[in-house]
Amino acid sequence: MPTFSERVFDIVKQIPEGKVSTYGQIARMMGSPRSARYVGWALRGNKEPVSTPCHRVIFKDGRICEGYAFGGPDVQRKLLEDEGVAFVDDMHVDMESCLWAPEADRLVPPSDIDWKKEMGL
DNA sequence: AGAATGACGTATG
DNA sequence: GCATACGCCATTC
Repeated sequence: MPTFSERVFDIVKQIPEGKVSTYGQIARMMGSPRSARYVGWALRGNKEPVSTPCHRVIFKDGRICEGYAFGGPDVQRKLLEDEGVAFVDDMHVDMESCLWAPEADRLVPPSDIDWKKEMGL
């Protein structure tokens, strides 16, 4: 039975070239809107290399993880550029145009705590 | 089995 | 508006 990480990889592998996704979004696709951290954690301990283009997974701010990329910060940026991803800055991806927003991305209230309060509190 | 940790995100001070 | 705190859920020690 696949683990949490496996599920993360499965989603990341679905990201088409020239598109990027954020940890938070992937987390939402897994049904855990608040587990964005663990998406990154999963990639960190990736059990399946190459198949998992971690360079397409970025922060919600559009920034890439410099010190944790497979090769290096410049490599990651160049890779994304090569795939057609636009950059608004040397370290920020143009999410407006390159953000991978599949239908699976179900919209959840930005204020998850508010949602939590509505639910049980 | 319990504690610690971990590529984020959001709220609050 | 920037800095800090906390919460998330699963994995590992």
